[in-house]
Amino acid sequence: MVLVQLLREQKQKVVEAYRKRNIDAENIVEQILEADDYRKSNQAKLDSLLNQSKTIAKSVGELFSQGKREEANKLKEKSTALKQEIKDLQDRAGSISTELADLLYQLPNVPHVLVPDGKTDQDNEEVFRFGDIPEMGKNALPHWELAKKYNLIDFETGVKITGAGFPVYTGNGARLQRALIQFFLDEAVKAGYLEVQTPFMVNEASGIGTGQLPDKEGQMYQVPIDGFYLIPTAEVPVTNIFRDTMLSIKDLPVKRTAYSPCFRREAGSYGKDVRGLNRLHQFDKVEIVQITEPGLSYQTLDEMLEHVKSILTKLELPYRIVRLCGGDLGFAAALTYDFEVYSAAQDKWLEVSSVSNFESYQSNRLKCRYKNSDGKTELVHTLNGSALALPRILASLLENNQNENGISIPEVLIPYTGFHEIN
RNA sequence: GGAGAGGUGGCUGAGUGGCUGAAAGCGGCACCCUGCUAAGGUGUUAUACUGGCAACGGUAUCGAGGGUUCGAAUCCCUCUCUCUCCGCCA
Repeated sequence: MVLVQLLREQKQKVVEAYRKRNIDAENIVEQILEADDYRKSNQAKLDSLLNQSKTIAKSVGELFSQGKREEANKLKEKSTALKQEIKDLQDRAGSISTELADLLYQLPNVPHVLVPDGKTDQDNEEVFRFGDIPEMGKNALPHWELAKKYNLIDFETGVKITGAGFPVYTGNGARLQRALIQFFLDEAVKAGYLEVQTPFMVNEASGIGTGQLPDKEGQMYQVPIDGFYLIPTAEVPVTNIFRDTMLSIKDLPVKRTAYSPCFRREAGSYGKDVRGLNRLHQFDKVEIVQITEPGLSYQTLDEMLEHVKSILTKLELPYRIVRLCGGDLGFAAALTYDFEVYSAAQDKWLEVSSVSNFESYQSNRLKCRYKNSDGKTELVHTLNGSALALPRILASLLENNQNENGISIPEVLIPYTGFHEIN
């Protein structure tokens, strides 16, 4: 969450920045500052009463040990009189801090200066493009038909087993998927990320730490009997490794990568955008996460972009990078770049990666800090990105590489698949 | 799932109602001393919120939450986690 201190010191600037998200934050910021002031003054009163009560209690003890029972009893009464007042102030302190937290949870991250104005993904700003858009003949098939033709994916059986959005990959389809995972992990490890395998279910505290909770529980599958949530991305367990930790400067940057299945309820989506692999309830992804000193996080963001670029280039897929506009920017992010690959038969761009800098928004919730070079405790910056999400990569691989004989596999994947063509 | 034991500062570990934010040891840091295999001495060493220019204060925190009491690490209740044994099991 946003630091109250920042709101206090740079209120106008922050409110101005929020306009990029098309929200007028003036009111809520004001409420937060008021609540925080109230919290402080309430706490000051409480502290002084507690101080009195403690002092009295101490004296009572001394009087008893000196055998002055009557005086002691008199003092006891005095302390008893304070009790109710203390309790009231404590109750109030509790409700104020809940109220303050509720307000802070409503406030998304402050957008970075580079974030363009805009409302929808139409307003995102293209900043880079690689590769030529392939010219496909009229006979080009969309990936769901290719998947059927070559027995790569069985959508119907997935529906039977679970429901729509849970495909069954078979034969070379399964093999190709596994090859991609392996390839992505190898690339990440080569780039200095430590591979980790984490739980695929998380508890509530972890959901809050990375910002999925308390607002967006509807987007996650839940296991109510145990109070767990299926992860929507490996970002959640991987980042939460560092919840409530104090890092040393020599630990930084922390670089982690993880493969995981991702589970998303994605309520309300429909139509041709969800056909085939375009939008699933369960899909695979390799995620990269970095934790850095605040001064270096944007440099790190660039490094992560370069990493994703190199993977897509090796896969020989045409792609572009867009900078998300304020309206499209995720709740916890300060700046996000999406990677979109071109899917030839569908004739559209598909998002395959989202790389974000969360600055201290997550670390503030996570209580992930480090001691800086002056020995002062400071919140770290967290970043993460997909490298990459599988299904749409698969979709565009199938579509872009189809020919009369079958589907050719990019050079770099052949050692992983063991075959160079699907037919 | 059943039974039992236990969660104290970076670590080990004392502490069963007040003088304990917490002994002692280890580790860390600072200074001092000493040229024989690096040891000794002294001091210091938690976090958060908060007041103050500062010096220096206040409050909270001994797994979490509630309760008893003038006063709780210490007593009571609930929850949670860890360990041991049994059961089950990839």
